[in-house]
Amino acid sequence: MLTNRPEETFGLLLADGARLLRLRIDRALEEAGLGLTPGEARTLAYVALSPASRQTALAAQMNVEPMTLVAFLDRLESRHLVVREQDPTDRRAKIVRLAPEAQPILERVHGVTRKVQERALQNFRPEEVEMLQALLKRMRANITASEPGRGQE
Amino acid sequence: MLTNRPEETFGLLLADGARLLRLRIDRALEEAGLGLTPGEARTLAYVALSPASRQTALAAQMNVEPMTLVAFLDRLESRHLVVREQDPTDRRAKIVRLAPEAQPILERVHGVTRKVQERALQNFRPEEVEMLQALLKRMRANITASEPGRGQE
DNA sequence: GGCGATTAGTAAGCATGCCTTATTATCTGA
DNA sequence: TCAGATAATAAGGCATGCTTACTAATCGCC
Repeated sequence: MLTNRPEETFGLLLADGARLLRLRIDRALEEAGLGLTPGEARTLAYVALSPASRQTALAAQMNVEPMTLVAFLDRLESRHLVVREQDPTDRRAKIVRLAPEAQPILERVHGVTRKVQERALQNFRPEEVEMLQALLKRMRANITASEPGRGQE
Repeated sequence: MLTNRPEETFGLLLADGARLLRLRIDRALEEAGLGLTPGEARTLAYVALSPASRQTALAAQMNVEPMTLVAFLDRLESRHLVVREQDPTDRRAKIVRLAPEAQPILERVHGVTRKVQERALQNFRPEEVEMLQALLKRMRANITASEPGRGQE
């Protein structure tokens, strides 16, 4: 008896998988010499996906606190990869846009993440990749849905 | 055209899934009031899985640097959840064992991670859970294998 | 019009995880 | 016996993401 109950294996699997994947993406981005941290790259990708969003909306979409996003945007802006414009309809709000210079960077980010993905899913058949993708998507939906206020009550 | 190419969706899915899962486990452990950080909990689980291992072996199994493990063990030891004994066959090495007091804590950690898992996989059928588990396991194997330098060989 | 409540963004500071580089003690093998 | 490898550790660094608190602007409502 090795204390090898399935639950514990699955919990570790989740935690390890999550951790390792993060690490690989992190390292791959670093090796790419883009000067982007994973969070910055992720932010860039989301800005590209939802152009002309407000910061609050972007943060909600990314599932991070607004404050966390501010830090990413600060760094991206100082690299001239995004622009913050004032929302003409609300002077408190800002609209985030991709800077033109960001386009090639974005392509390279995609290249990097694609490579990580390929390595992680090396011997998977295409339908297995799709299956994994579908399951993960459902899992993410469950996770984000199960958090009401964030602190919850 | 929403720049909605599949690659980028999958990359974000991987990154987001990894991040969110980590966060949930983190928060669940904190709410449980065990006074354990995720890393500590993970370490505890691994010590239980491979009792009487050396630190180096444990670190390799956990896929962290030895130095990272030292920090976790320091904290676990100061809480009397693990014990470090000298390896009788090598005075440099130490054998890590679970302290008797750790057993109930470990059970509660399992409870917490099981709950996170249940919430994340809410509407999954049992065979889907198994499928996900199998795919993740293969992915983890790919990831750890693809690291030449330190990931063991 | 004006006052309170809410909202957008931000400042500051903290904990965690994980790494890297370097140090000390010990072991091993030629 | 002595060089080189190995086990654990010390010290320090960076990124992530959070929380709490503050400012400015807007909205709701009388």
